[in-house]
Amino acid sequence: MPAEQIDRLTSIARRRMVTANQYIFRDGDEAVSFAAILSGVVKLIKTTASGEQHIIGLMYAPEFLGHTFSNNHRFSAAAATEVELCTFPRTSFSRLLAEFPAMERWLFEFTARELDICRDWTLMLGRKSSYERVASLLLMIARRARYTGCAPLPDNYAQFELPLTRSELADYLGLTLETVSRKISRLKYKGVIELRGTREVIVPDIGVLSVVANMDSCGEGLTDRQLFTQQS
Amino acid sequence: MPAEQIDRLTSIARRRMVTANQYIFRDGDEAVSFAAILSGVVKLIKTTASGEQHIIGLMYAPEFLGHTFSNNHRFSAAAATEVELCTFPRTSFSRLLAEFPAMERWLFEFTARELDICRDWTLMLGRKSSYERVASLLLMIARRARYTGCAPLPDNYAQFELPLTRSELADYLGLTLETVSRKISRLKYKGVIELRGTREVIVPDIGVLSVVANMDSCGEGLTDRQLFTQQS
DNA sequence: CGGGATATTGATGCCGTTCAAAAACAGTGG
DNA sequence: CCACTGTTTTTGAACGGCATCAATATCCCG
Repeated sequence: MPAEQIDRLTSIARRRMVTANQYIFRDGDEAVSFAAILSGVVKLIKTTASGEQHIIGLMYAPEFLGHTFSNNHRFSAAAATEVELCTFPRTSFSRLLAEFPAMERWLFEFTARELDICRDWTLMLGRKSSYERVASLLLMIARRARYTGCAPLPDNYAQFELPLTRSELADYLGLTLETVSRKISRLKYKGVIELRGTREVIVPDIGVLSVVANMDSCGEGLTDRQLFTQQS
Repeated sequence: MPAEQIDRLTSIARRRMVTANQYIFRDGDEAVSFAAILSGVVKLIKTTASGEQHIIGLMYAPEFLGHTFSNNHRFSAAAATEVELCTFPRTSFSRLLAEFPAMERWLFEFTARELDICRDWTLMLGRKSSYERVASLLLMIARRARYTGCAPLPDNYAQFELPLTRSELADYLGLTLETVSRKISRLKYKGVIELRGTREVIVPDIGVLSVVANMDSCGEGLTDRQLFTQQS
């Protein structure tokens, strides 16, 4: 990015810290600013017609929050962990975009990628079993943690703190918290993951996790009843 | 849109007709062209790692097909009905975009809206019951049919031909074709929809359909067994 | 009318939910 | 450090919705 753009950006930027579980903006609010995530994890939350709230996405650094076009937010954003933001007043930011087409184009690409990710997720939610869904979500978090984590990690190994509670994981996946808990227990029993306490997750081999996430080999020849008298 | 842009666009445009069930492009193909849908309905189809194909979206006129950035398609597109396309060679089209920022911006907005729609759909698939899902899909198709249909329709009334088979509807919704069939039967029994033959759907009151689609009032006081000995 | 594809209907079983209880965890004050 | 309390997580048992397997019925088109 050319120096001039960076200068102009920093001239309108403001740093903002948000503590865990605090809202950044709410569904329906006027979109007064645009923000880049510098560190931490942000939950995207949608409020349905009937008033329930549901998690529809997670955003990590270095991604963006906010709509470029519509004047109101279409979902809420809340900090899942402590979050460090870099915010830009929306009007000034729009002006910059108009001035630097390359920047707008970059944002466009970012949005297009988001759309691809969302479509993949749709596919996932539609067809996968609960076991695969939990594995898929852990896989996604593990992969993103590898990028944002500072420690150089050996290949195929991941270790991270879950930014969500069981209840939130369940909500994201369209399951109940009990089911999520059972599937996590099963992943642990199978050796796919290890747990330190209840939030710290270790994935010894990401390849194994991704196999579990994609295919339907949950039972591996044995029915659940044969293993545990518990559902797969 | 200024006359110059339109001229330039038409100068590189080519008309293309596609018969029902014919592919327009395939997942992984090099993206050689960009297309506007002039009439008809297009299915977006994703191929999973395990090779199954699944419908992930429907596109109506006057929407767009094709990626502006990535060089390969991330999903397949096939005609659901007879489709009339207006195609543009991708390289010339990209050049035009660079030349007319307003056009690029318009496409950007379109993509952002697509993302919103996709997120709503994700929410839907995650939590709604089969009955609500079928109702939601019919509602979406009914609403879009109202726009594209030429006949001036009285408020709250819709009539349209389903562009998908039961099996395709089921695939889109992450259900089985049997379940979809049952739910459609139930919608008919409840008077929410009427059927002429098997594809032609009449929605006497779209408001009623949207109520069914959003809330969980499927039983309306009676369990299914009490009604039919059939599932909700 | 006939035959293949598509759609409806039926019966049964499994997966995820629901309701319920116990266990692990985190925070607080003694 | 430990007892105490509220919250989060795990585990258990039973129920219900959707899938699966199977049989009919209907549509479409020559």
